[in-house]
Amino acid sequence: MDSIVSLVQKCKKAGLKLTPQRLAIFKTLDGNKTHPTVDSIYQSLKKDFPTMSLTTVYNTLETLYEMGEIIKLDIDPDKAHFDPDNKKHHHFKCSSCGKIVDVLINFSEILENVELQNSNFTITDFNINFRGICDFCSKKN
Amino acid sequence: MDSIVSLVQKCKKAGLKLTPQRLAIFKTLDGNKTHPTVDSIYQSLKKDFPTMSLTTVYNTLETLYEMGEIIKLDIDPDKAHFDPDNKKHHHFKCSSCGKIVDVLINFSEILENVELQNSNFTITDFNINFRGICDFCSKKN
DNA sequence: TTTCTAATTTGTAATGATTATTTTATAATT
DNA sequence: AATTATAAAATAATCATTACAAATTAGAAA
Ligand SMILES: [Mn+2]
Ligand SMILES: [Mn+2]
Ligand SMILES: [Zn+2]
Ligand SMILES: [Zn+2]
Repeated sequence: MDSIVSLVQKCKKAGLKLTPQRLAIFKTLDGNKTHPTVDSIYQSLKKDFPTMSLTTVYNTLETLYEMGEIIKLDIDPDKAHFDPDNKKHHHFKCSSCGKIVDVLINFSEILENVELQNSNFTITDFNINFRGICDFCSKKN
Repeated sequence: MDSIVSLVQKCKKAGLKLTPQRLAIFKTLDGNKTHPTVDSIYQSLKKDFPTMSLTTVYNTLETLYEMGEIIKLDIDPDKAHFDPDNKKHHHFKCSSCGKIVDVLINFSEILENVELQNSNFTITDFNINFRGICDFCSKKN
């Protein structure tokens, strides 16, 4: 996701209103490494915004997603997790505590391999989901 | 997934009853390359089994999943797709028609790379989800 | 500053996949 | 054939997500 100031510019250009709710969601996402869900963002905001609606969080995240500002993860089949980091990277989910962390290794050569050997479809994107036990959980046992 | 005969043996050993419904679901899965959903299996079976229950399909697939006989895909956030092929492979989903096809290239070296550079978690499994346009859809346009 | 209006927020209802529960039926054993 | 533990079926409950309609408001224009 862009910086808040750039994002504000983009919104103005796109005719999107800069509501307090939107700005609050932008700020919550900015630099957020926790891969939050709709509900976790909603919960964290309704302290400061008692009238905040879950629908607004859904709508704002969908808008940011369509703008390409944030990523939607498919690593958790139960609910969507969002990521303000839209640079190419992958994820690891701990089977024990459910935490999702970044895997920053570059696998761009994967695309080339697949494109070479599968000329029958055009790949536009890919993501890798890793699973296992995180550091914290393995130390507990 | 094992062959039907081996699967029948495993069930007997595990004390699982061989009901007509289960056998029908086994047969539907056997060699199935379509990555079916619970509902698609249910729809295809209720012709021959008018009393077939959606719950039975859910239960049987869950049982097979826990036995390690089938895989659950996370490539479609809307619903679970199942795969009787439990050999390591990956998937491609067409953004246009939604079809899910196999990507059979071996990426085992990925695990090694990640393990080397991320000693802070233990990876037990990973999968790659590719997206793009399939052969059929690209020829249509 | 005030007015206007399209965009947004909010509250609520609807949807759809999945899970839970309860009752009825049956596979497998004796 | 009788018994019993397991499974099937029907139904209800849950939960994330989407749809909708009414109330609000950011931003532009007067
Ligand atoms: Mn991330
Ligand atoms: Mn497959
Ligand atoms: Zn953990
Ligand atoms: Zn296609």
